[in-house]
Amino acid sequence: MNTERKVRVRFAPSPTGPLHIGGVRTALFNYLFAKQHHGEFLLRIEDTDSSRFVPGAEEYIIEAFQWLHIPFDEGVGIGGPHGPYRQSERRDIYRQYVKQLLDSGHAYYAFDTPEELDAMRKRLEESKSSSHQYDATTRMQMKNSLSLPEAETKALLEAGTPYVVRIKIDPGQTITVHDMIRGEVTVNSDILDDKVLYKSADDLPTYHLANIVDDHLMEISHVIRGEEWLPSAPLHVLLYEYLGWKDSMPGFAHLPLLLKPDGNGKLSKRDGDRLGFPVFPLAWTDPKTGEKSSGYRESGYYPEAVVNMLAFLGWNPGTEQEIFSMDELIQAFQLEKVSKSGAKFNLEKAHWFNHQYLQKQSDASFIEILRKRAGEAGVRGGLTRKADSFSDAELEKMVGLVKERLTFPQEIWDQTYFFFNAPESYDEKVVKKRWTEDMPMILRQWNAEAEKTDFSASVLEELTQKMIGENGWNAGKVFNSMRLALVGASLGPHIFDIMTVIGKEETLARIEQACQKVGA
RNA sequence: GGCCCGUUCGUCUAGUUGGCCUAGGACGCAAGGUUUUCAUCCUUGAAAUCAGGGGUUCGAAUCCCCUACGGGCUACCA
Repeated sequence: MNTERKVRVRFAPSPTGPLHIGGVRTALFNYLFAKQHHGEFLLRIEDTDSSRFVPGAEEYIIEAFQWLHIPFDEGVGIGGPHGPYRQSERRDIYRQYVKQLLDSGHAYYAFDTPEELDAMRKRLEESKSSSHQYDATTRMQMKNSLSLPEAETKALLEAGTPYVVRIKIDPGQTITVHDMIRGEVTVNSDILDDKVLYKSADDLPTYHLANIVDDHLMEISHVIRGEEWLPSAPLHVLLYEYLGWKDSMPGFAHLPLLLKPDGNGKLSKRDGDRLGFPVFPLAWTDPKTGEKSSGYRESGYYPEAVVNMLAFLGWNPGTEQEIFSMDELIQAFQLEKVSKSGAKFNLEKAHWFNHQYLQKQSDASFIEILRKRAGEAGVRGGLTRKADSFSDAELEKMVGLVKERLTFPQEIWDQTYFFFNAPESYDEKVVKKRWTEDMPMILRQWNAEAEKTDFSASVLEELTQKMIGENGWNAGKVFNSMRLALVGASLGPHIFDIMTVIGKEETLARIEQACQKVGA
């Protein structure tokens, strides 16, 4: 683990479905670490469990990172000098290392059927035996190349009997894992079991072997992964040792888990559905069940906001800055500053991050979505202004008036619909509180005067104040009744801003309409 | 059950070489202000006896031990 080594890290998901947001954070931390050290970031697909393969998952993963602007330097979809990067295409490579382990006595063949294994576990659990696993204390009672006569093993192999290759853990060893986040973690090899490294049925290794072989061959310098892997880290250290690669073993860092917002435990897909927030970067439809899951992208989150939010789940720069661009994150990120305890996902904070990033967007960037939403929502009959009757400049002005209220871009319609549609009904409470009998008279008088102006916000404001003063009207009632006439409810930007956007004709018409509909 | 990891405001966390911590920031919450609407925004505030208990020390959130609680792992899954 010399520090001179070129930094090369990998993200190695299994294509078993959509990528969980926790996985995204793991990838992000890998990426930040790599880029800070001017290193490389690889994508490797760990599809050694053919039974769990889900079509489309790999494409989903690649698309998710494209959306998030987290590019890979090497790997599936990109290529590179250490390919193939899909483990199912690396069978030939793994075979030779299985053989090496077998030849050096660090592994052995096992022929136990699933039923026999179940029976063993049951037996051991019932007995007072301290060990409940396939290990040094039990392997001689099982059906394997250690317990069977050599000739019988050979015969079984020649007969094509399905088998697995298990690692032969030497008991009584102290194994130390140097974790960059947690420090030294030491365990005794007695607690490790003889894990399956290879299964003949599909001619593939299990995760443990494939992982070590690939990391070695792909010259991975640091393994940054979730905490759920910490218990198997000693096994991996042992594997590096048994394969003779101890000197080039990568550094390890085990990230704290992402926890569900309520209660405890790992954040899962179910929690998202239950609490109403996405657990996946992109929406996903399960190809088998047809079940749909929401995604951050489709929910209106900005990728920069998701990245920023995720970076702050389990990490903190130690300063008071919270809004970070990707480049700033790369500069500031420190693996040593990653916290050790799990982080609960906080939806409110996620919203806040999105709100911050939305404010940075240009007003013009909302014009398209506004036209689209206005078109979809339809424009009602009567007094209206169709979306295409507004110029881009007018729509941009409209956006400028309401942007600060938005957390998600799609909310823009809720804040602008009244520009397009005259009210069809008027909020009863406001009518009762503000609309006095003389209001139609007052507003018609105002209409007559306003018609003569250039209808700029400042002129309208001045005119209104002047009329209120001269006639002794109740300012609050007049202003709020005007709003009622324009919007139909007690919401929206300043009324004179609304008037200038919808224009003189529409404004006067809406006010006249309210005088008729609400009456005296 | 066994093994491993963890434990500072409701939440994310600062605090890392013990003293400047009467524990700081952010989200959320409350109040006030701005906005003659609503929201935004601004200000202020409540909010952690640093899981509990023992040590070590002149002095501990920071070091050690024990306990409790939480989590992870314990598959021919990753």
